[in-house]
Amino acid sequence: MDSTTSKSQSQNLSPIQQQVVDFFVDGVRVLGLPRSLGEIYGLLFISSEPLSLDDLVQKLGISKGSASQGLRTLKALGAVREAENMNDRRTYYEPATELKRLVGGFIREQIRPHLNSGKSKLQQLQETTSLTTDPEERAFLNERIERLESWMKRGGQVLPMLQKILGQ
Amino acid sequence: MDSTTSKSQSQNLSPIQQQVVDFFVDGVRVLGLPRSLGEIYGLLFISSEPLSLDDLVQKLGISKGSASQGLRTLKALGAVREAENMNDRRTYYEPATELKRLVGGFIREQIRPHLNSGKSKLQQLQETTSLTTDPEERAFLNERIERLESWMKRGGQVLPMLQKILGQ
DNA sequence: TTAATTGTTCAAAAAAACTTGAACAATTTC
DNA sequence: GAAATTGTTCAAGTTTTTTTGAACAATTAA
Repeated sequence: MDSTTSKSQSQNLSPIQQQVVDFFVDGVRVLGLPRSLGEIYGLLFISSEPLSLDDLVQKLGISKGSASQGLRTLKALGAVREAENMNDRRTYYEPATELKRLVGGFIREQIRPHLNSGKSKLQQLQETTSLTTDPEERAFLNERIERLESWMKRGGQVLPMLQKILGQ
Repeated sequence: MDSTTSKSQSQNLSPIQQQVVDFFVDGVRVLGLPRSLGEIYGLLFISSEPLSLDDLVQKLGISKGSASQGLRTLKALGAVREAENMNDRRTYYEPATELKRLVGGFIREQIRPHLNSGKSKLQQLQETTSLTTDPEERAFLNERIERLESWMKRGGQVLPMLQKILGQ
């Protein structure tokens, strides 16, 4: 929950590139993703040509490992795709820039799994609660658990709406 | 980005309490908040009577410092309030359980500030971009920055909608 | 087929985030 | 007003998360 962290930057970025990278580093932080994802996506976002893994390593001054893992996660999120028609042995990457797609990927990869595991934990909870003997206590517990269920249900309803709203 | 973390638990909670606490520990993790917040809120949520700081320390087996700071943050988020009519020197806390309120607090405390700082960073970016001499390059940069602006604008529009949708 | 290049993996190192606990301030009780 | 209680603060300690980098696998070039 610290918020005043800052890290010295590589000298290989233009002021604009640096600003955009910082912008995204901040952005991914809010989403609970590692800074390297923000750096990578940010640089791709502000580059007019696709970049290779080595480009990212060089310009951002991050390790090959970070770049490789970061790209993998970004691909999984649908935030980055491989560019076509690069007649070069290596793979080049370009950013997905449609908000809908980005939000969709985030929801799919980061939110949905937790919603689902939450729902199954609630079932567990139901069962445990039913073992409570004291009626007053059980009534209270049931009320609260019902509330949790309603939260989860709402969540499940709101996410698709969100995607719809953000789709153009 | 690990997800299989688990921590041994205090022996002072009933199975139900423990399950609910775990549920919220997981929940706050998704939101990027510290586990202690989940523990505290979770226990309050499943307690039919308000609890004092010392209650939390005892039952959760966390330090006074954690409990104090955790309660402060939860209050700022509007997730917890002080209970009235406790004729006792110490303060007792109870959870806010209206989804609308919880989401509203989270948006206000955790999202809005970033949206705002993002907007001012974008202005900075505008200025830096205007210094670019190459017209092609500048056109590209402007296009991307406009996209960022549209994202931020959408964000600003969606948040109130979200709150509205979740309000009952 | 050997050498060079590209990219992945994962244990160890580093950095970031969180928690602790002891000192302290503020309030209440006796 | 002295002692006890309640709660806060923050430096130091701990835990968790992220990054690094060297070993390796896979592919292509020579």
